[in-house]
Amino acid sequence: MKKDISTEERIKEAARAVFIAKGFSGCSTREIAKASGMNVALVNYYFRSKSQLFQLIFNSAMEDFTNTMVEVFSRDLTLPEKMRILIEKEYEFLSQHPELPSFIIQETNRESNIAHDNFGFFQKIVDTGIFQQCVEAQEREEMRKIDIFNLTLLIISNCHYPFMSRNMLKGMLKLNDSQLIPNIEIHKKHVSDLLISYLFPKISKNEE
Amino acid sequence: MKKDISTEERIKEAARAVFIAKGFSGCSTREIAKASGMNVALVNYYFRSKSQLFQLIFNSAMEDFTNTMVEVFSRDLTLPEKMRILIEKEYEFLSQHPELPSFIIQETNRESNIAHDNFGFFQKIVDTGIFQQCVEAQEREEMRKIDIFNLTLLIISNCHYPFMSRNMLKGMLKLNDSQLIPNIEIHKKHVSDLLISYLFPKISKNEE
DNA sequence: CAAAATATTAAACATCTGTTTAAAATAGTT
DNA sequence: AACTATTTTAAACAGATGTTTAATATTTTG
Repeated sequence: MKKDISTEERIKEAARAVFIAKGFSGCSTREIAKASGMNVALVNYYFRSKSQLFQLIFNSAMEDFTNTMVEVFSRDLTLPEKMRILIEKEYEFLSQHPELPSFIIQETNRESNIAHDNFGFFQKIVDTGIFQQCVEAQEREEMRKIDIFNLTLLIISNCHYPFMSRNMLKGMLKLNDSQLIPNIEIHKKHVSDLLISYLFPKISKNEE
Repeated sequence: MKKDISTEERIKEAARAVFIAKGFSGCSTREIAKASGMNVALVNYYFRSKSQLFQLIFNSAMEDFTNTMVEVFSRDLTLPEKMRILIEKEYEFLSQHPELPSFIIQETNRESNIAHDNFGFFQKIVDTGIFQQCVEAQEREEMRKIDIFNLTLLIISNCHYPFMSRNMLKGMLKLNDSQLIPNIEIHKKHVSDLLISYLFPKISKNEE
C-alpha cells in the first residue's frame, strides 16, 4: 500500500523544470520521462496524462508567482515600506527563477488551456488586506488615487518584465549573463524609486 | 517565369497569424497550410522549411516591435514630448496587435532558436540619436541620470507587459474584454505620468 | 510463506510531425 | 502548335507524439 513517493516526486520535479523551460507544447512526455530517469509509461501511471501533470505544475508555479506578494503584504508595515520590500523580494526571487514570469504569461495566453482559474490566486492577495490599506491611505491623501488593476499592473510590469526579456535584452544590447546581473540590480533601484515616488508623492518628498 | 505572388503571400500571412497566436512549437505546418487554404507541400515549396518560414515571420515581427520607437524618436521634439507620444503610439499599436509582445518574448526565450541577432533592430533605435539626446539633456540636468539599458527597459516594461498579461489579468480580476480596454487606457495615462515625472523631474514640476 | 496490491517495464497503438517525391496541372516561350 | 518552366497536388516517408496494454518485478498484507 505504502508507495515509494520518490519516483512520483522525481517525475514532478523533472516535469516542473522541463515545462517551465520549454512550455507545454515545447516538450514531450518522453523528454520529461528521460529527465526524471523514469519510464514513459510511469508519467501517465502517476499523473494520467501530460495535460494533468501540466496543470499540477502550472498551479504550483502560480502559487510561487503570487507568494512573495502575499508574504510581504501580510506584514505589519506602512505601504511605502511594503512596496520597497516587495520589490526587493521579487527581484531576489526572480533572480533565482527567471523563467517563471514568461512561463506564466506564455501558458495563460495558450488557447486550449481552459483552466484559467487564476482568480483564486489573486484572492489570496486581496485577503492580505493590502487594497483596504491602500484605500485608507488614499483617504488620508498619503497615496495617489489609483485602481487595484493599475496598481497591480504597475508593480508586476516593472518586476517581472526585466526577467522575461533578459534574452531579448542580451541580444539587443550584446550583453552576456555576467553583465546582465548588475544592470538588473540597478534597475531594481530605479523601479523602487519610480513606484514609491509616484504612489506616495508627499512622503517621498519629505524623505529627500 | 512570372509567378503568382498571391499564394506565397497568402501562406506568409497565414503563417504570421498562426505563429504569433500559437508560437513556433505550438503549431504545425499543416495548420498553416490549412489556414492559408493551401497544400502542405506548398509551404515548403515556397519557404523550404517550417524554421525558415518562421525566421521570416519573426524578423518582420521584430521590425514591427521596434518600429514605433524608431518612428517617434526620429521626430524633432523634446524628450518629454517624445516620451509622451511614444507611449501614446505604443498603446495604440499594441491595442491592435496585443499578441506581439508575448510572441517576441516567448520566441527569444526558446532555446534551439539560434538566430538571435536582435542587435540590428536595436541599432535602428540608436541611429535615431535618441540616446545622444538623452546624454545632452542629462548634461543640462534636464533629465535624470539613467543608463540606456534601464531607460529602454522602463519604457518597454510599462508599455508591453500590460498587453502580454491581459489574459492573466482577465483571469485574476474576473474581467472580460470590454472591461479590459478602458482599464488599459487608464493605465496608459499612469505610465505616461509615471515615466515623465521620474525621468524629467524638474520639467514636470514646472508643468504642474 | 502465499496472496494481493502496487510499481515498473518494454512494446504496441494510432495519430501527428516535418519533409520529400513524383506525377499532374498550369503558365510562359518559341 | 509543341516544348519548357513553373506551380499545385496527393501520396508517401520516417520519425515523434500521447496514451494504453499486458507482462514482469517489487512491495505489502494476512
